Amino acid sequence: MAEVQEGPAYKRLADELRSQIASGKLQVGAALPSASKLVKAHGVSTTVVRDAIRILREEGLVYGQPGKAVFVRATPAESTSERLTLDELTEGFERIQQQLDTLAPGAGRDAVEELRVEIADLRRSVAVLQAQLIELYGRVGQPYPRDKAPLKSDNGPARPRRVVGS
Amino acid sequence: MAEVQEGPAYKRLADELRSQIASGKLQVGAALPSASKLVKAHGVSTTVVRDAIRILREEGLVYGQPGKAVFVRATPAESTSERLTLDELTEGFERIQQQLDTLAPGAGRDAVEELRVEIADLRRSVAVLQAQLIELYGRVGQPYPRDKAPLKSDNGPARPRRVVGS
DNA sequence: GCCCATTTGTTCGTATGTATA
DNA sequence: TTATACATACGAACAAATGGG
Repeated sequence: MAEVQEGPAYKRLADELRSQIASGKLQVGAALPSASKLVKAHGVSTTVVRDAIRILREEGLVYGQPGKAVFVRATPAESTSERLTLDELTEGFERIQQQLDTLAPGAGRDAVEELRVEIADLRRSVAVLQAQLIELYGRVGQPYPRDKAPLKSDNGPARPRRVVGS
Repeated sequence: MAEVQEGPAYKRLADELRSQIASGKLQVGAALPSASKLVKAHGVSTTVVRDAIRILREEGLVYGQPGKAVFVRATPAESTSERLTLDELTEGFERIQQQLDTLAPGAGRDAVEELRVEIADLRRSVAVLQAQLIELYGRVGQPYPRDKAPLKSDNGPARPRRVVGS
């Protein structure tokens, strides 16, 4: 397996980093090599590194902290094994709604802080959902629709999809 | 003074284009202005345009055809609300945002502002997940598994299914 | 069939702002 | 203060696809 793999460089880099996370070479909580190091190590531009990190972040696998580093948040296996979070999302949303009700103008920072924790939790749930989605795509045969086909005949059918009235 | 709207330029451009799609100014099937035209029209760099288009593509709103153009694939309404449970969450996030608006002067404004940004981000994520889920399940012909077996150590159902009745 | 301009998608290099240490 | 790091932004270039001449 010597020659050039197929696909854009940023996808290949994302695949490689994802594999390293899955294999444990990059453990959860650990920091990825800095962007400049990745540029040197892989002989690519900042754009390639940037897009690769972006993919992983959108998959919920890593998160960046300005001034510090990009850290591993979870492995793909962990994400997919954490189970369906749609109901958890709903529950979390309801908790926020309730806390917001009790957050009267006089209420101080404690309530706001609690709210922030809840939102962080929700964000994680979204990330998990995303990871599950990725696995689902793989199971159906297609990788992940970053480069998406039209999937729709050219003629806009103008399906007036009546939706929930506001 | 009186300039910076708030947030990165590429997100603002994505928001503007999304609004134009929603309002019908950019209809389904129509082509977006070319990247170079968007650069000139908005006075931004190619990077900003690129990232904005990328967001819309990941939301399932547009798709690009090299050599031709980027075409509108669906409206946010079509892509976002299509009888899925997630659309209730989307509406919920909107309500929370409104409540945060009316709540601002009371408690620490910075904290509240931060929360608002977080929620906006969450909403975007949910929108992306919705579009992808809809497309995926439509492709395999399966209905979306709303009620899934727990399989977690969570035996306690007691799940208040409703989402914040209005 | 062949050139050529346009467009998307990708890649390169650099610069700036802000956060961390 | 200095140095590093992420996130964003700028400008330029190239390949591949499309379509017109």
